[in-house]
Amino acid sequence: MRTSDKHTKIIEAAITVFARKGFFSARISDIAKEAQVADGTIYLYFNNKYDILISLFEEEIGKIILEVKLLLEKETDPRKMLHIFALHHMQLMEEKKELAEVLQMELRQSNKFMKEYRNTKFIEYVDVVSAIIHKGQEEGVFRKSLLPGVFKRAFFGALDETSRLWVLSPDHSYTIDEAARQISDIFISGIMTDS
Amino acid sequence: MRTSDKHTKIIEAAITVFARKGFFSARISDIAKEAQVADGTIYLYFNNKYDILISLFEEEIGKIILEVKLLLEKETDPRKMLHIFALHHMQLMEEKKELAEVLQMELRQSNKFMKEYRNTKFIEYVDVVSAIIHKGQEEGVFRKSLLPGVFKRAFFGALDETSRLWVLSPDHSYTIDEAARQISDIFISGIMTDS
DNA sequence: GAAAAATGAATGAATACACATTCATAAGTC
DNA sequence: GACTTATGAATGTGTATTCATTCATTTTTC
Repeated sequence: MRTSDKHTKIIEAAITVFARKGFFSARISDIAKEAQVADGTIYLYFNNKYDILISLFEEEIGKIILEVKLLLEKETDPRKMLHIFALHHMQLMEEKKELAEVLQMELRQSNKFMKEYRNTKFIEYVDVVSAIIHKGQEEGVFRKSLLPGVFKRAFFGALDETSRLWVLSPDHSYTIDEAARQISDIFISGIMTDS
Repeated sequence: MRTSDKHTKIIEAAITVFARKGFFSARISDIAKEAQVADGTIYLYFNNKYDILISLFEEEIGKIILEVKLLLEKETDPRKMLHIFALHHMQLMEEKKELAEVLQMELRQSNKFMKEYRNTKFIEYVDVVSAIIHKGQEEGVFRKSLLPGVFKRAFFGALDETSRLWVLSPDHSYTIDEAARQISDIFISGIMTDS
């Protein structure tokens, strides 16, 4: 048993501090204070500052993938599956705003300062979308001309940017659920008036 | 006249260095070396490291807005306008990979470490999209139920994420123009098989 | 079961180093 | 030779990381 689970406590503190200040501006002493732990204690659980960030990515994205795959198991209609993915992603970003900020900001530029680190977990997550598209094409529900590699990025990008700004901005003229619905509708049916 | 335009030389060097290392890992001495200028010279043209980044944002996004607005002037069909925006954005990211990386990575988290800085130029850019949607709704071409505030973010996010990964990854099974076409098609017509 | 010994988790002050910024000096320009 | 522009070594600050020490808990001994 991890004694009183300091590992988790530090990860959670790091999420809060990285969200507030960004990885580089965050000080180890900030994280230590937030976790109610001495600076040195952090080095009993992590090798260095980067290691905290990587552990955070792996563990948290791992959880997200498990969750969404579980939800998708119950559904077979590719259209509904896309909506489930959208809704789950957006709700998650809303529920865990701090985690959302860290993933959206730091994850993307992590390859800049950590040369060796390949974020396979993140790729695995986005590939859930391309699997849905592939299934839809097999079943003749989605156009065969769609490039799943383009679609997964476009769909993920749309969700991520929308939730990112929703979390940032204070005025909410629409709910997260509405936004998720709009986005999956746009992607599934387009935006033209029915004719 | 800015003497031999060192200002521009430094901005261009900064784009290269920030793209390679990210803002925080980039050293002033790296930028100076890239610009073939002494470290101290940079402080004759900019107040500090942050100031280089802000100037870079303002000047480069300013140029992009002018360009795309000029292109859009010639077109009145909102569907075609969306495609023009998409294509221009993607082509730009391809032509100026380094600038693309800096804008995509650093712009988004700039509000973290520069508390006071509000990026109005960026908002202005994305609002070009919501203006197109609004026009399309007025003309009855786009559904009235669309929320322009959601759409602009989703559309921009889709373009940005797709071009981001296209620039990053070495294998290109599709061209930038194909990707732009796919994305505007998806948004305009959806992904369902024609029935 | 009380006292002694061993353990290792936790601490936080001290260290070491990287790097943004300054400024005395030099080079260029008219 | 006065003024502008450029240089790059020196300075100072901030903070990641280390490590000698503390102390609560567990194990051993009688």
